[in-house]
Amino acid sequence: MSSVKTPPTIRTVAARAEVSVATVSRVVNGLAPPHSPATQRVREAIRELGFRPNRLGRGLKTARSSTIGLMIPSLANPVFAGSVQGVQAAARAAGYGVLLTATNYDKSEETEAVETLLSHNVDGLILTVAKSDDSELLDQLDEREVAYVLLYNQPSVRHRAAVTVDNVAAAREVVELLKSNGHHRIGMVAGQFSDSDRARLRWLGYDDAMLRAGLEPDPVIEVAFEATDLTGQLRAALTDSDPPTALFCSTDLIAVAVMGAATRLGIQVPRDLSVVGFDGIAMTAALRPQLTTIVQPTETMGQEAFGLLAKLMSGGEEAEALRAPLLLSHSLRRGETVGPARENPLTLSSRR
Amino acid sequence: MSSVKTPPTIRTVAARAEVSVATVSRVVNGLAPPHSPATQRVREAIRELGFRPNRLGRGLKTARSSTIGLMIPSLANPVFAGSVQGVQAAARAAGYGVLLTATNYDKSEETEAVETLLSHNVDGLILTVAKSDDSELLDQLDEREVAYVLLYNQPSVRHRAAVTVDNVAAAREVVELLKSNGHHRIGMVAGQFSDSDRARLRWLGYDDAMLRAGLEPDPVIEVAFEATDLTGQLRAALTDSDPPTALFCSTDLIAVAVMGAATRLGIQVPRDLSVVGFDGIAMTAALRPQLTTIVQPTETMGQEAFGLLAKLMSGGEEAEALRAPLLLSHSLRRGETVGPARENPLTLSSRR
DNA sequence: GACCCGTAAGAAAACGTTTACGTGACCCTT
DNA sequence: AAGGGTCACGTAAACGTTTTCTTACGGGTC
Repeated sequence: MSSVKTPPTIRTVAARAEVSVATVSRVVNGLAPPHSPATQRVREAIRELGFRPNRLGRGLKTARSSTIGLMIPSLANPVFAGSVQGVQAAARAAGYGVLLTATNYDKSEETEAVETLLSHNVDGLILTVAKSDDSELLDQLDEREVAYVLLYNQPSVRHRAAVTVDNVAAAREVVELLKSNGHHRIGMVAGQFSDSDRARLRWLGYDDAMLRAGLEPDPVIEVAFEATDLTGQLRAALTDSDPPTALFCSTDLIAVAVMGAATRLGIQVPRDLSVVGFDGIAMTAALRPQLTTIVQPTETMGQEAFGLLAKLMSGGEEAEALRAPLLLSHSLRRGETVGPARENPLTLSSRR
Repeated sequence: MSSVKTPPTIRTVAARAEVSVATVSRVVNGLAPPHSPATQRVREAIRELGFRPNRLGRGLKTARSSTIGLMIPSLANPVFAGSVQGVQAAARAAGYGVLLTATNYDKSEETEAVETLLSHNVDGLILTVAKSDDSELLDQLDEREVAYVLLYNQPSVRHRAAVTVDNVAAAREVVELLKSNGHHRIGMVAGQFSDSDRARLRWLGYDDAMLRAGLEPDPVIEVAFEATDLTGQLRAALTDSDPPTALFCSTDLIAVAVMGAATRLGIQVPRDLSVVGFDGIAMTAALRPQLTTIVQPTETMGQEAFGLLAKLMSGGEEAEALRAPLLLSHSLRRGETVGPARENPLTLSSRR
């Protein structure tokens, strides 16, 4: 009954089944004749010994680790947690492991984090980066021929695989919604553009829709993603002589913070101020008032991202065709944070 | 100019620096004389080639992968996401990668998930399991001498490393709080005991505190963790002739669902019903009314878990002393969901 | 009955590292 | 000046697989 320190190797199995290691390998990989006596004995030996092939050995030989790397800005945002869930589920189903890392919205950590993932010999990457256009990091990956799929990023260049929603169109819808509720002074609160190209695209949609509607866009209020108390940053804008009657937030988390700040400033949502978010994280449906927001199919996005990556990793042929942004459809959840615009005597006259 | 398909190996470096592979290895691992000419040349070659040691090769030889496995019930619950964040951060700082997997509260998936993680040759595990006492899975890990640390689980046996809070004491505090607000009829809504020993411990604390206070505990209402609409399950209990004036929920997520159900049943929180949660997930502070709850130091718990695991993985000596539950301190967030008990004419008379 | 072919299984090399062991070179001691 | 000790570095085996190349065997065909 000595301690079973070392797990059985393919050699142990071979010895027990009285065959060569090659045969064992073939049985394990399903390349052996299914009913030959040797195969039977190997199967039995594997069962008896509880043998599991060592992925390091295999990986060393085959140069693949059945592991992918997943990099997101932060798990504190449920929208990313949701996509991780999706990626993880799809990966597991396909026999892949997922190596997770977070950058905490720090652009400078991205390169190092990816490098770390690569040093673990991942077969591919799923990334959410700050900027997906002219990114040195991504250029490098392209050059090194590393398989990767962007998630949430929406690159404008056409040769990058990505899974996201149409951020610009979604933002336009938000503006339409607010306008149809009688809002003219519509402001936008967004995460730092430098840390998120999504935020920028959503602003682009906002800006575009405003102009088309003949409304004057407000200068965007950029806030930190982790910020939880925005009272200070919003006081000026909201206590103006002619404050916005609606705020479009680039993120649900920001929308929640905005609502908190509004409360603290004595501003009622939606009576005095309408608020719209973006992401559709589950718990914002439990808020009172329930948040009106753009819902992304987070978990599905994660699954799709893995699916795409899987194709990219295996098929080298038609892979080129896959390197393009894949836009999944979003939806608008009509909550209770959008109300009719408050009358404003100055609406169409001089501003600021 | 030809495509750089294959990354440089230790041999490439050795050739370039005109030394043996052993020397390169020593330089990489800091075992070479720091200023010898050979070392210098190796350093230069590494830099020029962008060499990164292949972890598979290294892992195969050293039998360690600098990777740990992390298994949690679900990322949809921010409390787990928070701990993942903590684990990940600590692991990265220590040069470890984190392989993540979720069980979706499915006990039967646990074994398979752990097996998958182990097949990836992780050096250790951080686990949140359904039951941490008499668990076959954990017994097996013990026997195989796999290093692991439990997270959120609070085993009663003393030889298992774990990081958690004192669930029983925390639950007692909740009952005290409610009692001091005049509540006598205090019910409990919990996740399935079979899927969570924490839920069971919290109930234990509740039950104990109720009895000590001379109050009659209600039969617990067990609900599914993923349940989002509890209206049906709560209707009977809340529309009773003598309904509870307060509900202690084993989880913040459940508390949110309970509040939603209450609203739908026309019951106002906290006027008609006080609600207390457990976990302290950030967004419940943004709810109106703000949730009263027990706050766990989620991220710290993750970090501590990794720290413990690191010790377990390296030191074989004093490791025994580490195999015990580590209780971090929780706190009570007094939100707005607890109010004075509603007068109830039947309070002390016959029930049901 | 000779030949060829297909199939099953073994032998051995290779993947990229680490490390025990060996071999000089150099310096210090006496 | 000879011996011994230290140090820098090289040689080669080993880790657990996969896979190419052989070899052996059992039929089928003419």
